[in-house]
Amino acid sequence: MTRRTTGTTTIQTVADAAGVSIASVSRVLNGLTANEETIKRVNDAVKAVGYVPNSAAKSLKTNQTGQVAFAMENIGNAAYLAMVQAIQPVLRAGGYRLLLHSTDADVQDEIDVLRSLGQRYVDGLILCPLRVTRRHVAELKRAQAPVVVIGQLPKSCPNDNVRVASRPGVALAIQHLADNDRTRIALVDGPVDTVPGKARYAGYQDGLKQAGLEEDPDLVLFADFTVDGGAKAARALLQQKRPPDAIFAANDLMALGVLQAAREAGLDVPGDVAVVGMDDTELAATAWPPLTSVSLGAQERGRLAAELLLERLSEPDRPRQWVTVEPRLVVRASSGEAT
Amino acid sequence: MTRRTTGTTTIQTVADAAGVSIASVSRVLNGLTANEETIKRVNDAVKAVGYVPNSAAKSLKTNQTGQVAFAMENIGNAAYLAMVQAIQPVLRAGGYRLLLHSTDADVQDEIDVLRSLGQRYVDGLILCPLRVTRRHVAELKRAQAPVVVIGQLPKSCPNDNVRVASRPGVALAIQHLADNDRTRIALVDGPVDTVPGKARYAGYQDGLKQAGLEEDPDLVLFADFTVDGGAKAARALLQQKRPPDAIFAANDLMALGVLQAAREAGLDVPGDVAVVGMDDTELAATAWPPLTSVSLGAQERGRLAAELLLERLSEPDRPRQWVTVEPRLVVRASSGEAT
DNA sequence: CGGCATCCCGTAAACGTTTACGACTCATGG
DNA sequence: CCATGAGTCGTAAACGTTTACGGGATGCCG
Repeated sequence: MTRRTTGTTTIQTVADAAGVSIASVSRVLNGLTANEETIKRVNDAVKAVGYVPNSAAKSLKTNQTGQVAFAMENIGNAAYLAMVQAIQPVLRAGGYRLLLHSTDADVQDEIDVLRSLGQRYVDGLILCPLRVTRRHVAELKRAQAPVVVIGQLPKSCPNDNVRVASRPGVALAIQHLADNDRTRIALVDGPVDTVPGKARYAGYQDGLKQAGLEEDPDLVLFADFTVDGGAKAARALLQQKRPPDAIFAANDLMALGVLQAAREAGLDVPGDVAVVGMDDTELAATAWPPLTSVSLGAQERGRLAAELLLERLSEPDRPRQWVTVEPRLVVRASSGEAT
Repeated sequence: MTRRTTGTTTIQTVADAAGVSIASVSRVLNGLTANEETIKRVNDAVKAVGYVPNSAAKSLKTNQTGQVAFAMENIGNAAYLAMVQAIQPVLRAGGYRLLLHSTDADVQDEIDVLRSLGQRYVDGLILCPLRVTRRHVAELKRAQAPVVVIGQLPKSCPNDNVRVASRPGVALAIQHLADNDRTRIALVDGPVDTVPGKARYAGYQDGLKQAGLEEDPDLVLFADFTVDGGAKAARALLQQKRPPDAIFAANDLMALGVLQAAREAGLDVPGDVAVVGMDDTELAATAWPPLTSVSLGAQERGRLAAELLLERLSEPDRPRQWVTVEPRLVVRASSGEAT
């Protein structure tokens, strides 16, 4: 005896309309073995009653959601945005939907996301943490779903990982400035207690050393990763008695702030002071003068992370993958010749 | 007799550990009536076994997913990005997760998203369509979940709606240019077969009329909403025998392209030609010269749409809401005095 | 004609929750 | 002492799928 059909159209509705059992409907829908005749009747019935499978029920049985989450600090940041843009098409091609988590750089929030994987509302997670604490590591180890981490990661973490060598990337920029005869090269860095902030400072020191330049503590300032942060820092730098002839900003946003401060001070870029940014976002190309910037391959990292995740999902026991993306210096007008 | 506990920790695991029935566990977890003693034992058990409720099972019973989707053309567009940034915190505060759909301006994709609401993987949808076809209307009417539409919508659609009067917004800009003694004001519009494209053209005509200027067909070009599109169109405009002394671009991206073309042609902005953009994105403020732009309140629209959706979700039968956001002219240097 | 393999299909159980219903305890009041 | 009601709790059904299992046709071969 067939179950009574309720208000919502379920697989049972289809079964009744096609005159077959719900098992047959399910089989046809999932492309399993079935008679030509039944296939046709089921497909017709599906159309006729306008059936759409309920994803919650499907998830409950199959333990798969067809969803993947991406957690980052703030999607307003162009670097993360580039990642999202790269991640989306890969996931979609793999039949997954994309969920977004903005953590606002709140460590607790990142941890919560990791914890909530136990709810099984996603099949996997791409996580892009600003800093990796001991709690991160602990949660990563016991995560209930595959997690791909974008960024530096301790070797003890069992997760797939995509990283970029930002430190040599900074050095690349410093070297480039030195090659153009800049000798007082300043650094406008982000917060020093973040992983990127630390790496950039180290790269700055590397670059100076390679170029045979001395580090001048007056030329290193820390701000936050915003236009205003960059502008404030640059104003301070440019007012010094011995101002820099080049400024490397840890971020395109900050570099824009630097450009702004230079204009205010009546300085020509690159004539009086060269400026180089980092991330090579859309902003760099459209700035004036067009901004030389170190590309950290955000798009590429996003794409790779998504691909790694999909591969892991289809093959859970494969060995852990680590991928490194190479930084690339994109030279534009802002780092041209001095006058 | 209690059911055998399987590998995964379910509500049954908790029940066994606490020595109560699964019904009691569920009641405690959902804050329903229960004895102090039981509450404590359940909570302890939850901690002890590390229980996290399975969201698929919950969804299946309650018919709620705790998820909301936002579908737009392409998150790379700063206007949509601003919406996402505004939507996210509202949803999160309401306890919802955010799902992202990039439709790439593919009408079929938008329709598919609407259709897929039948799968019930989200409780509601915020849709930001580029154009609204007859099929859109049809699907909107039979949508299986509440949909809030951002953008122009026929009155026949039963959906909540947030719109912006972009047409008077454009007129505002034209008026502003005319007030500054510009007489040959060009329009670089987006595709004319899109809703925004049409509205901007109409607003352009309105503005000219208000200012007592004649429309010159040579001064109206259509391109796509990109930097390159704007640059190409501007090059064509500036090479004419009677070039414009002002250019309104339908979009900040296109306006950046216009700025670029003006620089290539050795023209001063705003001395030789004034430029005004639209959307007032981050790009406008950081451009050089800083770009005058018409704000269409993307953030505000996003926030309002999210709020409308949450209200609709908690009160499904409330009357349909229509909200209009007022455009605002943000004057910066690019539309200053002519020389 | 019997035995056996093959092909389809239907029955029913299971996934992990929520919740209606009824049962039980205990206190209260007539 | 019984009836009533309030406060808790457990049993079991239900949500809409997928899938293991077995049974009924059918065809083929010995």
